[in-house]
Amino acid sequence: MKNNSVTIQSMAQSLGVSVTTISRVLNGLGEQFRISKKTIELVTVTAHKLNYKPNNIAKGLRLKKSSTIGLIVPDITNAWFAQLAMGIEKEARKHHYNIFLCNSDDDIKIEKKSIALLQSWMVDGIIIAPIGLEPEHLIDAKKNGTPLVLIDRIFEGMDLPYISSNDFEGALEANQYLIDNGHKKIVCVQGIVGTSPNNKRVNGYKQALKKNKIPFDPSLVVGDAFSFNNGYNCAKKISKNLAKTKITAIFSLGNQITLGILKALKEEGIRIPEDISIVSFDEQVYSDLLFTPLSTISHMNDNFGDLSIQMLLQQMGKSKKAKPKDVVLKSKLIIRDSVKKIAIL
Amino acid sequence: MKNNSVTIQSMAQSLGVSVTTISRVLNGLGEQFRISKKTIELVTVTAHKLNYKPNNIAKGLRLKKSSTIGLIVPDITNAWFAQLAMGIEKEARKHHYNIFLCNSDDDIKIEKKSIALLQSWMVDGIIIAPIGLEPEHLIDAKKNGTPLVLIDRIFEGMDLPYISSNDFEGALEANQYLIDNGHKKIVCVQGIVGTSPNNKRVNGYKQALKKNKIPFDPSLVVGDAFSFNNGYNCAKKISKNLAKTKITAIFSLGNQITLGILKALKEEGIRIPEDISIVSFDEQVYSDLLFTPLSTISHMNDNFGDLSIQMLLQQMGKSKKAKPKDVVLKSKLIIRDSVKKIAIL
DNA sequence: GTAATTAGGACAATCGTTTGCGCAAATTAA
DNA sequence: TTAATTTGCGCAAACGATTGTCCTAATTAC
Repeated sequence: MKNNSVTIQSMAQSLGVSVTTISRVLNGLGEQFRISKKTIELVTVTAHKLNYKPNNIAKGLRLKKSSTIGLIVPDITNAWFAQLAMGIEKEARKHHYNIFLCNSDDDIKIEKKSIALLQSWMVDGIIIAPIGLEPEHLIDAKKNGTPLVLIDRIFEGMDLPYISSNDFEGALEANQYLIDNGHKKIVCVQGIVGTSPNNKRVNGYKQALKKNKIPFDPSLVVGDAFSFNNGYNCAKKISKNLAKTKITAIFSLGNQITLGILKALKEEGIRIPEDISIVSFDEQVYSDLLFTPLSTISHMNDNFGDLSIQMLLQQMGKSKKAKPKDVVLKSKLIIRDSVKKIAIL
Repeated sequence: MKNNSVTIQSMAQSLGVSVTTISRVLNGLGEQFRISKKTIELVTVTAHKLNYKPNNIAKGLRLKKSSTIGLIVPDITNAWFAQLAMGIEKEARKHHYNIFLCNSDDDIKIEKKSIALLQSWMVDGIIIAPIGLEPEHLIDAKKNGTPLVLIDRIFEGMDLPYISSNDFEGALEANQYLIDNGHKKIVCVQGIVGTSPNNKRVNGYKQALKKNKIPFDPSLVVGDAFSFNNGYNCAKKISKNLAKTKITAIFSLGNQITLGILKALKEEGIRIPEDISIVSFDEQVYSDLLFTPLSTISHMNDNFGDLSIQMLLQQMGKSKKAKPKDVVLKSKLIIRDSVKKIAIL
């Protein structure tokens, strides 16, 4: 009825044994410390009966660790990150770790605060999909002794272990596909400029152009956020000038961007792929079910959770396996109906 | 370089003042306890310089609270819950609370474990969208002194404060709309049977039939989970027998169910709304962009975060406002193109 | 019968904060 | 000059668990 306050000490009192004994029994160290069967039985049973729950805070203080992992993502409503979070959480649970989730909202201040917070909670490690523009605070965190794993948005050559996707190849393949279908005027709607996935995807785009001897036009790279609104705004502009610019295809760098683009195109009465073609990063459950089934680059992988936890464990010296090795996961182009084959002049 | 171990004590040592003083200064109680300006200055500055971070675990132990709120949702990859989580997190941050997120995966065992875990972390409160079939463990948690707020899936008359949507009216309105368009054979693809949203939505469906003197046919209520697969499987069966059953419309109880339905219908070559009409619970960003723009019942509300935190604060006696009062948020029917007006015989 | 060993468990320090109480020096009052 | 205040801060006990060390009684060895 009242605040459940059954502690190891209150039990010790009523049972007439020491807290030491109880602690040991409850941690399965009974035999090792030669506690008699009777006592073990007694303690276990009453702990159960009284519904004893160890106070993790006290435990954490003594042990200077928390059996907890911090996870920071820019936006949990972005389906890609939600899937990621889910995978990580499931895997963490397997190893008896729990997840402290933070949304950074793509705001570097919040990201920094979140890291500080997680550290003050003595998390055993942090998995983060950072904003990705500044690495300093991450390097600091690592120096402070917090095991760290970067996901998706990474920094290379900075001793910050990471898991990413092969954004470059993904983009290259997608744009080659567009080009193979006769597209030369391809607009690239990008996300946060300067972040690694963005850089690499844009580079893949450029590389595809180069390989096919299509001159690169900087004005065809537009946008500045992985958001619906960014996609929407860019697509609105594109729509207005379609006649002039002769753009025939859009390469979108993220699922939320794409939804914004689709919305705008729909409003403007521009058909896909008749009037404009589109390929988008991030496969989604509904990609297939949109008004035009979307060709996408899928780069979600069930292994994200597994791998990131493994990399953390390695840093904590808790895994048999070798030291953290950065990993780059493969992406895959899924072809549907959003690209039109146009006549090659 | 090494593990950041600047504590209040290490600072006390090097500054030649007591830990008490430091603690007070850092908590803004300097003036109140007549610490001199000089000392206050000294402490604040060095704390900053040394990048001191309070150990929340120690703090939590002493204070028997953690400034942390637990959030349990069935599935964070369900966009509805992701939005919910986002809203709650943002609101929590405003009040200097942090969120401990758990996925129950609609598994009652995990749900129970998560509650125990959160309690052992001394969370100051729990916001939960429970499986919704058993209330006992929730009642226990509340008795144990943990402030609790139920979201979406609720239990009435059990002293468990809740925030829900007016599922009944939403369903009623949606089905009335279908009926108004001439539909009489409406199949209802439901989620987890026995949960409050499911019950109420089904009841709304029945009520609409009743009001319009359409006999209720139990065999038209199918399915058993708020999942893609459930929708998919149900829709497959529906498709096979469409000629026989003369079903003209589907009422889907959740966004993931709906995606499954759409997938199956697409595979079977059944057109919406020409061959079958559909109305679905849960508005999504992409509802408008599907191969047939979907008529939905929107019941997401920006106030979920605000309200749930408020209700928690009230229970903790930290809010000026009155005692927790259950709230039911309005839903809204959004009409698009997924319902065909059929001739009334 | 005595010494050595083993069985069974307790003491007390520790983790880093917070906080009720107390206390000396400095200042003011009378 | 002495007493009363005020200023400025410190002591030490919590909070609940873990763990290295130590201790007593019972058993075994010889």
